[in-house]
Amino acid sequence: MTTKAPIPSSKIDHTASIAPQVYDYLRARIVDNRLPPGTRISEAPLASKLKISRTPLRVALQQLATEGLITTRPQVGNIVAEFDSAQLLEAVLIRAALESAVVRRLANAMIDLSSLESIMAVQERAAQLDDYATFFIQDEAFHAELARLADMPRAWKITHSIKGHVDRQRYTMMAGIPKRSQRAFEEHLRIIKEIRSGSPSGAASAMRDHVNSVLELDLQGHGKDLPETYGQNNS
Amino acid sequence: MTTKAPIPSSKIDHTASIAPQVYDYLRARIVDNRLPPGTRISEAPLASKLKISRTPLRVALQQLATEGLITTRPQVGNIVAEFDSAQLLEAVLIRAALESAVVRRLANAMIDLSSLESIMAVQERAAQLDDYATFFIQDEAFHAELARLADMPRAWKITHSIKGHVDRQRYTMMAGIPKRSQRAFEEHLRIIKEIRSGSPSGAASAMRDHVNSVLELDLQGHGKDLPETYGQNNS
DNA sequence: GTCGGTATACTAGTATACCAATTGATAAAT
DNA sequence: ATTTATCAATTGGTATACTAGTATACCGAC
Repeated sequence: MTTKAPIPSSKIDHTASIAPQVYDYLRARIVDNRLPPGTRISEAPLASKLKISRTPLRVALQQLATEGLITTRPQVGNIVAEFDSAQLLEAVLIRAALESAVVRRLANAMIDLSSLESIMAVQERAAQLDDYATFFIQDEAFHAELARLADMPRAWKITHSIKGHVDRQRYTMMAGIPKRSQRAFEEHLRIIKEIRSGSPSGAASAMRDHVNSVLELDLQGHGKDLPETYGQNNS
Repeated sequence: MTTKAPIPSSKIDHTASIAPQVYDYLRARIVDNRLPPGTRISEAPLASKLKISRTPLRVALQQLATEGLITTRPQVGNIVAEFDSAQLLEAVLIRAALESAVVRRLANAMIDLSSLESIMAVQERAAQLDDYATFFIQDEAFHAELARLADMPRAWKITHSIKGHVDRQRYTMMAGIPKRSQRAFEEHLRIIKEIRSGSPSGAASAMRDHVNSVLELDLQGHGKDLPETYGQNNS
């Protein structure tokens, strides 16, 4: 980082497609709790803040709504969804079901997993340093690559879309839990080992345990820092 | 049916929310092959045909695109997706994974299934008459009710959204296969039995077999009746 | 103090008109 | 026959306006 990062005049690249950028923008802020549950996201103020029109913003909001990260109430507003333990449990169940199917398929077909090695190398370093932020990104890459190898792109799309709830939970919990990434790294190793040994049920079981581990976290202490609102109050 | 059905002047009820109606309208026509693969769906002509604006129509199209029933190519058009055996296989795998998790949960918790009885009664009649159209609707109700009982609404939403591919396949295949609904009815009975006996793995297995049965159908003979286009050609 | 009505402001859904950028096909030129 | 120029069609996005629910604060009657 010798050169300064380009200063985004409005965070939105108007030469690329806008809606996906806005989706990423909002999803990141919901997941990391900068937009805590209950926050209202009004279209007109946010559109003018981002210097875009309501149209692409609405596309992003509809996506977030189908994923359950916000709820859109007509004539009322878009509200960031509350933490909901039932919803979280269902998300974990769904993720476990889908990703178990993915690794089951990989184990059955004895797919070559060598493309995972570079990801695992970075993970190992991040785990040793307890660098959870880096590990978080590589964890996403790990699971995406598994789905890609299994030739199940749709399963990954669904997993990603439902992961929002899990990630938000994890984000508020992860702070202060040491060795968390180390453990996740070992779980990844176990999943790979089971796949390589050609054991579908073993791989599925390893994946289930891995996905379920987020449920062990306490359901208290929701982060309450850095609230940020779009609407009549803030701008 | 003593009174004539109300003649819809434009098929769209302008007193209700428009986008979901258009979604249902298009989905039904894609699934039953009135809009066969490759058909172009242009926004402007269809909007004027339905006497609505592009705005809600685009919402419906985006939904169909995320479900993979159409592909939207910017500056080209919306095209009804081709049949794709790999995509169908993945859809079945995903459905099997999700619905297995649902019945597993029901069996574990020994949930009361009495609310299924009225659905099963109608199914039995439809199966005896080999009335596949009615059975099709009740099949949907059956699976939806299972998810509802398991308290997994999101799993059902995902299942429904991915079911489009499966349903389309089924629709083009079902004609000329007698006793098909009879067999599906018996599979439903087996699923219920396994759940009631408190066997999660048995219920999951029964559901997997049930969902997989669509793959037994031949992958030839795509229906070629009643094409219908929106765009420059038709109107 | 409580209940009921009212005025007001805010919001998403929809409609309409328009422009930009790009694609694909057609026509023209070589 | 092949390349090039032209043109129509299409989605993505902008801008604006209107509609009809909804929330909220206020006021008055009792």
